[in-house]
Amino acid sequence: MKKEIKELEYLQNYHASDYPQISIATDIVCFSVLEQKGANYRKLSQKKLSVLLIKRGEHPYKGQWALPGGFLKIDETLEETARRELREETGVSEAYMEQLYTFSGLERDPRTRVVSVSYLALLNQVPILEATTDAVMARWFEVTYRVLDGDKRQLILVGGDETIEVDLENQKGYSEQIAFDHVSIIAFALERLRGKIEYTPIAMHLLPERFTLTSLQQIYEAILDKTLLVANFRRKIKELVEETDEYAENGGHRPSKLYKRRGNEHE
Amino acid sequence: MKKEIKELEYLQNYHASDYPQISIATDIVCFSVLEQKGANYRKLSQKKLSVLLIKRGEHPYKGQWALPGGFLKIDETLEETARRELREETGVSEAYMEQLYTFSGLERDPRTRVVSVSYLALLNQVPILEATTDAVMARWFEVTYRVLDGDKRQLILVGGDETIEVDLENQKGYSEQIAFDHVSIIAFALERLRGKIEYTPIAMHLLPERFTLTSLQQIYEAILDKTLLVANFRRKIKELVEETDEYAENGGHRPSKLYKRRGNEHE
DNA sequence: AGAATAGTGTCTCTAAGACAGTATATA
DNA sequence: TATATACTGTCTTAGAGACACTATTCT
Repeated sequence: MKKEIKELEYLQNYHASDYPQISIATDIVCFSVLEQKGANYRKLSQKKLSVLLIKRGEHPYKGQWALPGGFLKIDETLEETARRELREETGVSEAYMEQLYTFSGLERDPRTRVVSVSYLALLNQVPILEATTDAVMARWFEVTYRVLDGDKRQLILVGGDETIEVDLENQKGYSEQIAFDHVSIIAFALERLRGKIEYTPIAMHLLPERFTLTSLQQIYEAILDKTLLVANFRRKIKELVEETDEYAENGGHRPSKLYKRRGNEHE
Repeated sequence: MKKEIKELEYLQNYHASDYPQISIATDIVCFSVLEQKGANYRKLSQKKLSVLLIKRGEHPYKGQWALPGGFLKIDETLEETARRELREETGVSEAYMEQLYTFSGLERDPRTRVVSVSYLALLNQVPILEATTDAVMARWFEVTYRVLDGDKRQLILVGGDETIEVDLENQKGYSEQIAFDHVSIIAFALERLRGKIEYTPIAMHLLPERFTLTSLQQIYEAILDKTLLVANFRRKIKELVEETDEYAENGGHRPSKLYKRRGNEHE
């Protein structure tokens, strides 16, 4: 007669450490929009999509730029880990966040086996990167991502005095200046963002609550890396936004109406 | 003078077990298409989207139905784990596979903290589920998934003599017959499949290399849970397929031309 | 008036939906 | 000839692209 093991008894006999150790980390691709002032005060500022990178102070890849991130703790969900790491390393505490993809290549991390769950984070304002708790160096890099003919993909990052240019071939991107497989992760995030911008209001997470349609269009143009026709753009996003009775006080020309995201009264 | 630690030295001093233990598993949502013979031999067979479930022989959730899956081994990528588990538990060795989402809720698994990376698998034929190596019980369940007005979502699984009906509310689905959070994962997979079918050739992974346009349409109808107009369907998928000079030998009516997927010569 | 941005009207082109119709096998 | 499926032509509708045009503010 076979003895039936009760569930409680089973659980007491189960030891997680019977399985070999693999670590889980999150990496956060945090985007925001940096403004480039116009030539004179009557010109509008240009917007550049930018990604937040951290200069690694420790091995491995010491001295190279990496995505903010860190290891999953036993009492956190992955999204909680991502939010905590972003806050600890950059001081950023409010962000739209969505999971991207889980990378599990055997040679991702020279320390040990690390599976990384990547997250996309979008900020509606650019935070000041001065007093971060870990005293690590964080910097915004303007991103240019182009898919050339064939399936050649090119990623260019410009921040401070540094310009980092990487060609991604066959899903792999390697750069001496970027740590781990983070080039691939940044490219993955950009492709997700480009895809979702076409059929969701995701881009509005990069703007404050009230915004002009021109600034929204500039965000789309920065993400898609192409110019759009004003009339067509407005027709397309009409359903996603709601007019307010406020106006932006621009200088030297007709002021523009402020809009808000439609249907976020309950948020 | 600060002492610089060399990378090699650092790696030798690094011990993964300093971090608390969290396990990583994969869960595979494996779809195929089951045929329902027509009323007589001149009638076409109907197709039903079906998902593969395993009856759990061990705690936790002993006796309930669960997705095939298992723990990541130290020398495997996640996709390798998914393929191995699917093979071990069901004998299925060839399948299209793509990563879905990583679930990390704290209470997912009563044993210990388990983060699960879910995969979508599509089979181009229905395998016989007899001689699986683990002698576990596997069964195909016909899937019906409906998004009702509001955001109510309903999942119905029919397999053998069992009918399992679950209402998914607020992203959570609970059923006494389905283990873990696997109802949510199945729903997630169905939504991904419905989304991707509109703009990718993903549905062709559910058919053999040569197929009729009618059978392809039946697959679309099974996945989308609605009927499509023949002429419009053919216009839409025209670019995705390529005519061959072969014909299907149907019975009792005009035979249909066989098609193949366009541009998979190099696969 | 000139500069600069804000905002609209409408023609065209293309993809999707609806539906009627024709074609070709076998019983 | 009847049944069953295979396949096509075309009218209509909805959305996207191109582009010309008007409106408003400040210097």
